Amino acid sequence: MSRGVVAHVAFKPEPAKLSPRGLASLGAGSPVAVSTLQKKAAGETVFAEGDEADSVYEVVRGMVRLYKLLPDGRRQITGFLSAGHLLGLAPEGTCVYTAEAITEVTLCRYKRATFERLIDEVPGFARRLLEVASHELRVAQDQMLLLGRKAATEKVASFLLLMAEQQGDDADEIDVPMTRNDIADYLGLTIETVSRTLTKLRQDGLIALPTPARIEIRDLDGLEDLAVGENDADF
Amino acid sequence: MSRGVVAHVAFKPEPAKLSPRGLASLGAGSPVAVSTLQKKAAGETVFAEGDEADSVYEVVRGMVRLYKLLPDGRRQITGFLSAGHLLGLAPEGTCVYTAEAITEVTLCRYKRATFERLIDEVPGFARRLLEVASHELRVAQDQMLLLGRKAATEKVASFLLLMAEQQGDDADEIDVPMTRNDIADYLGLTIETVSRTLTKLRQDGLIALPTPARIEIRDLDGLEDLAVGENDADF
DNA sequence: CGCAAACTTGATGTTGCTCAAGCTAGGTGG
DNA sequence: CCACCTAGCTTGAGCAACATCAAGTTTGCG
Repeated sequence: MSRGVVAHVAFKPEPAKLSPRGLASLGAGSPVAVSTLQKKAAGETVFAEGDEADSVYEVVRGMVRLYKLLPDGRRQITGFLSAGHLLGLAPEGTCVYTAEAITEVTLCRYKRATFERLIDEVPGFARRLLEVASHELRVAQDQMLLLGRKAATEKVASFLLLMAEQQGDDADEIDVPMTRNDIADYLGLTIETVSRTLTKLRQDGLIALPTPARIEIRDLDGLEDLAVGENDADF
Repeated sequence: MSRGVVAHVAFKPEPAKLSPRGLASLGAGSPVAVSTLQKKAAGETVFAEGDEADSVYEVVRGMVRLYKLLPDGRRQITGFLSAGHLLGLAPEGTCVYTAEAITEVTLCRYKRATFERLIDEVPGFARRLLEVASHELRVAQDQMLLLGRKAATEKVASFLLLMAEQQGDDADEIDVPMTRNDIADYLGLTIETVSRTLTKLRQDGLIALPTPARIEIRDLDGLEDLAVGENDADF
């Protein structure tokens, strides 16, 4: 893991799949936007549930998983964050979830104090953050619908579409850096059910599985129907 | 449903179960804080999924449910909002969920334009909103853990504790204004399972059910253990 | 090439859903 | 004032979806 202090002025603008994306563009132009770039190897922890929330991070490269645990070890992954996403935007003292690198990850770290100064001093910054938070909230609500009311096939189909969207639309071959275990803990399923469901989708010609870590979407419309329960073979 | 334009300066401060609570206190002191008070009867819709998000509301009295639907009618309730909570904090054009009154409800409505002016003009307002949004996000993540990884009994116990907390701690008798159907759609269960689970908790002496709409908590510690899966009767 | 981690597949089990009756309470009209 | 009526709640029996347990298989790395 390497570190280096850099004057952080602006990233190249990301393709912005998510509407309000990236912090850099917000701070751009402000002389106070100073941050620390850091790298984490796959599997490393960025921060853990219960840690003091003293920094805000932006994912620059790679993918991060956020999760919560129950005392007996059951895990719920609440999100997979790719480049441009913010972590640790919790103004209440401590982190309420754990963040771990899935792949090798580059992060841009803002000290909380610096970050709060930005909020107060840079016009429009707080507002932009509010947009980011609201967007996260929207995504969280979709996920609640998925977890509470969707069947296994619908969950997996939704997941595939989400990944496809996150990796630039119209990319029919998607990269799956997380394990089946991660997917299961994200969808509220077991690893076996995820595996079986993917096999079923492959057999039905909706996807192809060149390797476990790559999934090709062969029938986008079919998946989209499945994802919201529009299973036409019902009657 | 009655309406009236009022100069909205400040509510009496709420007991603040949720740390960042209520908008009124934020706008207080600002001459631009003008809002509309309105009432909704039980069952009425405040706004629906897909509506233009042109207002922000604060619940002044009563309880509101937020939910999302799947095409075939499956419903996921994403939250029950009581006095002091904000609705419609979505900066992206349209509402992504429906809000309905559970009881008779009094709402304080802010036009979006007014609201955004507040954000820009009142120092600290945006920041406070950010805190509110972050808190909502935290709650949403807890709910994801519940929906994805908790068993029926754990879900119901968690729900009871949540309601107890929302109604002033240490109130051992809690008011349940929502139907079993609402509870089921909040917990990702069926109405029958909710009913059976409550019966089981009553038989085990953890709660009492004087009427379906009131639940008395008889063993708080027991419920807290259940809620996180600390079921000691495991071996 | 060998090893470990990840993934797939199969057989069996259990939780919670579905379908189907009853029950209860609150509101309305006779 | 009481009886009905309906919406909501409870309870039961059977079943299906998904979990669990248990092998195998593949993959990628040293």
